[in-house]
Amino acid sequence: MGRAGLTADRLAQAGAELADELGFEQVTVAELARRFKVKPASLYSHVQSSADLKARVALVVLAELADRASEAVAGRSREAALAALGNSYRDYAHEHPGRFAAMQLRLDSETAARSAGPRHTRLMLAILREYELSDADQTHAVRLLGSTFQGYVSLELSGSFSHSEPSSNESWDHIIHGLHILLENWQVR
Amino acid sequence: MGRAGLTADRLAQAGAELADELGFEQVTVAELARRFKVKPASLYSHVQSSADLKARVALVVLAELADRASEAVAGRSREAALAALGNSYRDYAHEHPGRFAAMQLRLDSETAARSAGPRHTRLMLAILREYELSDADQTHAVRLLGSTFQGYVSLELSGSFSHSEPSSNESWDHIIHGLHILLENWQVR
DNA sequence: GTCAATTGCCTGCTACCATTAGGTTTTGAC
DNA sequence: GTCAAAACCTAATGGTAGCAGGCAATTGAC
Repeated sequence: MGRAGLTADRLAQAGAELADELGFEQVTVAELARRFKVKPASLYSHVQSSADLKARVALVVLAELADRASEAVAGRSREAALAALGNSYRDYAHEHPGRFAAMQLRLDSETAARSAGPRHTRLMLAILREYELSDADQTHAVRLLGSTFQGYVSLELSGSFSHSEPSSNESWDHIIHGLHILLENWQVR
Repeated sequence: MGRAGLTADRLAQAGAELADELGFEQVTVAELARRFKVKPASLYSHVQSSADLKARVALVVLAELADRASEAVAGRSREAALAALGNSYRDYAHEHPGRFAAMQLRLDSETAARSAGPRHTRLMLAILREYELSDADQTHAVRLLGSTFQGYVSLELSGSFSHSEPSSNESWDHIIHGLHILLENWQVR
């Protein structure tokens, strides 16, 4: 019988696609095994557990998004960079809601450290350097940006903004601009 | 045989407590049945499905939080009101992480409309009225505040802020103040 | 107080998922 | 070709969701 050619990476990759198709909750050992026309038990040579599988999907997604974000930000500065970063985050979530859900998974701290999370942070810091904040304020600002982006997109995807005017796109643009203004005046406070 | 006195409300209430004890993912028909010393099938006279049960827990939590928030905000204005609102949200999440997780559940739009969500919105609007924004800007601002609060708390609870200086409390205060400044200057842009 | 209707909960069943242990086949290195 | 490692399978356990149908306790009408 031919082999499916399973590896941890291919499983994580397929898990990410499965997440976008059926939702992240449906990323299950059994479903993934079906996709590879293989028995569930076979996956356990490559992946420790269902939790491990989901964590690997999250890592794939984080890395993917970090790639897109650095591309988007390259060559831009200040508000343009901020908008590019925010948009890359938001666009990715809209294109890949399942992957975005995977990103929300709580990783234990060592896994988180080995993830692309720190890359996201460094990218934000690079943008913030142009706003001339103190070191402490840079950290505050990273946390503000991260919170707002992640919160906005997750509320938007859950439909919170879809039943009222004006459009979510409009709010998003205003918010990005508002954050820019806030960063410009941060130290003056 | 004595009856357990099951009702949908008591199940939702118990589900909320269960969420804080074991995590929202552990809020399961089977576990809840164990708590009431009853067979799982018995719950289905009061609750349609496992998903229905979880949605009811989310509704309980949203209402609970709306109560706390309006109490906290009462009698305060502008930055003090903003801080009170944000803190009530954040404190609640810290005290009740399981309940907070329940709140993230995606409700279908009719359920969301019957939830306490609109009350949260009205409360924010009441605070924003003091900042003299246009109607459209009020909506943008509600979305900004909601996003930032929800994003900050959820990143904080997932541990994202616990491995770097300065402390998360400090960032939180700076961010609240920053949002206040931003609102004050919103129209001047 | 008696009886019928309703409600509350149970038994029993089906089906799916996660996981482990141990066996068999395939593949590649030599 | 041999052989060891890797890839995959069979089989079995135990947990969760959910449905159908039944008996018994409670309630309300009289």
